[in-house]
Amino acid sequence: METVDLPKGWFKEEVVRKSGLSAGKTDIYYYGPDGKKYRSKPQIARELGANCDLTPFDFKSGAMISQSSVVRRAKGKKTSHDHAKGFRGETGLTLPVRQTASIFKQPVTLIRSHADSPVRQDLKHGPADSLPPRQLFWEKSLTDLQCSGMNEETLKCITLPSKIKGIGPDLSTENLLQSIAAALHLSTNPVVGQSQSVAKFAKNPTVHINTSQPLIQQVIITDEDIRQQETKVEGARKKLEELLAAIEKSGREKLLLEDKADAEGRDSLTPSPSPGATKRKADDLQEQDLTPPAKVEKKPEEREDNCKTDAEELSAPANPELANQTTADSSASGSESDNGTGAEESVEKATPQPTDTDNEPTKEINVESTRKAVEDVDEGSHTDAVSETANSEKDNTEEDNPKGDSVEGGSVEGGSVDSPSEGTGNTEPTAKEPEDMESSVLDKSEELSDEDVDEKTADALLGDEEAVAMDTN
Amino acid sequence: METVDLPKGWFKEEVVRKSGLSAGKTDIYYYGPDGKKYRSKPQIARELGANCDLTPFDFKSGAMISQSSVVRRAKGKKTSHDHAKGFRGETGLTLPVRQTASIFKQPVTLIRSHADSPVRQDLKHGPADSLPPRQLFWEKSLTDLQCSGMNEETLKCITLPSKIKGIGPDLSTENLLQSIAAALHLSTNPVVGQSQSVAKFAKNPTVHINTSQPLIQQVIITDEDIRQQETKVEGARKKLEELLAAIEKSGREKLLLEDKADAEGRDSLTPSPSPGATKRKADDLQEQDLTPPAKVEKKPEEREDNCKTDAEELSAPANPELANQTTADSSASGSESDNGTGAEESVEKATPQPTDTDNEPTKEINVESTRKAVEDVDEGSHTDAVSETANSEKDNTEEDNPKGDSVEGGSVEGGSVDSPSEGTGNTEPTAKEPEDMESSVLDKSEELSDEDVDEKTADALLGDEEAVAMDTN
DNA sequence: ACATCCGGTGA
DNA sequence: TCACTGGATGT
Repeated sequence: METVDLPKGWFKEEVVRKSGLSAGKTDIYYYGPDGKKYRSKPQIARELGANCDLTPFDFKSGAMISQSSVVRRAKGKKTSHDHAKGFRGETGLTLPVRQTASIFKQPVTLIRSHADSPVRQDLKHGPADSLPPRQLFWEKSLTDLQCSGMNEETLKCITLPSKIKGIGPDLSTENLLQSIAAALHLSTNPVVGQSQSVAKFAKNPTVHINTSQPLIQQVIITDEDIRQQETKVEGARKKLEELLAAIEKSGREKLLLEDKADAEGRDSLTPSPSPGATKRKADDLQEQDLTPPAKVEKKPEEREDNCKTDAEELSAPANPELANQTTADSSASGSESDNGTGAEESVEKATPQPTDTDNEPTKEINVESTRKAVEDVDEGSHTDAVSETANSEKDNTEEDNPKGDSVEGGSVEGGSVDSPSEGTGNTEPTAKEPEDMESSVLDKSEELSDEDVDEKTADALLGDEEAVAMDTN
Repeated sequence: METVDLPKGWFKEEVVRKSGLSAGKTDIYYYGPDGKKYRSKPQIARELGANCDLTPFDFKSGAMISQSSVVRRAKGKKTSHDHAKGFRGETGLTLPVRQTASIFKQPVTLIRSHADSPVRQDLKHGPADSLPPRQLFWEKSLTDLQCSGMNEETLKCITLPSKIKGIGPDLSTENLLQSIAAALHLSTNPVVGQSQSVAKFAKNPTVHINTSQPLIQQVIITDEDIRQQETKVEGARKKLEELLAAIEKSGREKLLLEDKADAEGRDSLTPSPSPGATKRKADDLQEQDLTPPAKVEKKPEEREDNCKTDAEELSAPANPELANQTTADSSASGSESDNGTGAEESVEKATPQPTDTDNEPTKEINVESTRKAVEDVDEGSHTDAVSETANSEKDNTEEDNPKGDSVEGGSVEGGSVDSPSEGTGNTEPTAKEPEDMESSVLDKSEELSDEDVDEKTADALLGDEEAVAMDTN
């Protein structure tokens, strides 16, 4: 019962065994906000889902133990895969594991109240970030990291919008994503890319690199970019809506069969006409591996509201994509579900306006858009599984995002792969102020539910959709 | 479950781990006579208490490992005291630690089913004992050993009867005792002393020494010796009886006070008149440090039977004394208490007849006489504490002899010290057969209860008693 | 050697 | 069902 530094609603109990061979031994239990009792660290980790690395959590004391020891323990494991499992460490060479939506949720953004050491602080870089110095191009060390699904299968790399271009030697798309993701995690400052001109940078990267920025050319997102993105989302929704309607007719007999098999506890969520079928299909779609290019026409239109809930999420993959961490309050805000206006809200939030439901320090690259909308609409049944199968035993009442949200190599949903080649040197020396940058938005799109998939049907539906690469040049 | 050489009631279990990373590993458990499970050596040591040094015990095999490694570990300790902690080993240079009354109790007599090695067997000595060869006069290495009580106080050395005389260079009484004790422990053969004449021995000890015998002249105990000893016991009892009677009168007012303080659970044992007082005094007496010489007149008399129970034990110290190990079954036989005829029995058993309640191979020097008698009379309340105090919280229902029984320097109860000087060369070449030797008895006397002591009173009682040195020459 | 985890057991 | 241990595995 000690008052340890536990998340709200959690408490710890110590029980001394009073008889038997093990009398005198003390057992430790934790109780979650729901009153559930946890008897061991692995148990907590299990119920929490795979998202959350409890390595630094000391079960006995209830505290997070110092990082250094974690790093020390980490050695002696097997593959490079281990990079991803490490906890945010002193070297910064291990990537953070998702901490949100967990019992021990912590804001994902690294916040350092003081420099690691007053001595070797900022030896060569500006005081923009107070991160410890790292090897130049250290991001290269992340090269062999890959994200994988629950079944160990390797997930495909996300596609970067053409606007985002690498800068530096031999950068793969994966590397770029890793670099960006790392920057988003490790820095509290705006992530804008290298502001030096490509030419200058190329001449002497070692000198001109800004180590607090990822290895991408400076990204400037205009209002036009945002409008375009919104348009894409709307278009995708429209498309989806139509497709769902089609499915509702053509696939009814089949669906009736399937519904019989797993229609438990999912009835109260769908206000749209012929709820069962529509809902069912939406779920199926989300399960799709979206690798086949999906191009969304840029034709903003009004849309009916009969295709909400999980369907909202599907629209996301058509957006420019970027891996990110959700903020700590994502699950909290997700609980305020209102079915009626959810769809419109999602569009609202995709706009450049700072999201005020988010307590996180506003990032230069805002990644909360459609995700939040989706959560608001129907929090009870979505999870950002990408190419996952078989998880339908029960409703997902918990945030359970095995990887989509995490930075372990970047969230991956399919789309056409634009190699950053057509880039014309974007050489404006735009050292914009953060206020300006707030209008820059990189939508994140990774929300998918994890219902059973009828892959055939889903493939058919998505076949005619295509990803639209933003083209702001 | 292998049949290791474990004490009775103990067994060992080997369990192979059948899953997990450590699958295939075998865990070893021990089970005590009570069924308790022990999972590690430290655990056993802990539950066993400080009495027992398990250093040489190999948990994995269940055997006692060779001393060499023990010796290696032992360095870095403090004093020569460490000798006493060693376990019976190959060198024989370390004394056995008390093994009785412990989980690992084993018959103290060393029984070797085979020679240590078929090669270096019996290089210079007869096959009498199959003990490994030792340095001549190795017993001298035991010189600095001392027995001490629970409170670390050094205990006085026992007094040897004049009949037992040292043989060899510079032997102190302590040394003689150690030598005798070691012989009793290490040999399965009769312990009779050096059969060579003193003169011959002195001329060339190295040649004439019999290494399987202690460094004492041959001891022959005749029927007359035994009769005399019996007489002494009787006399001492008579004396004690009278004294107790006197105390009962003179000390009544004081005793009443004391009885109030600690008269719990001890009422059922005393059939004599005015039980409380008599009993109380008997206990007090046993606690005495008997160092002041107690001479018992050799006047056999009939005695009344009103002074039994613990009082029996008191008579013992007047007997010729010799340290010994109790055998493993001492506690078992001790439980058959019969109050009525106990006193007479004790006398019976002091006679040369072999004690058949004892499963031990009969020793040349029988040391079970009065001890057993005393146990038969009242087993529930005696312990061989010598100069111990404050242990009156509860009845002693367990055999718990921290030192009296052990050979760690020999059991010590006071008495006059006869230096072995008057010895007239006992030159009979008596290579007696074991059957003959069975009539030789050295009474052991070490049973004392550990009740609180009123030393003043006890001193007064014993002041006029004197030890009678046997004089058989 | 001991800490930790978790299935089994009994109230 | 759940508190409590025993026993087994991990470190």
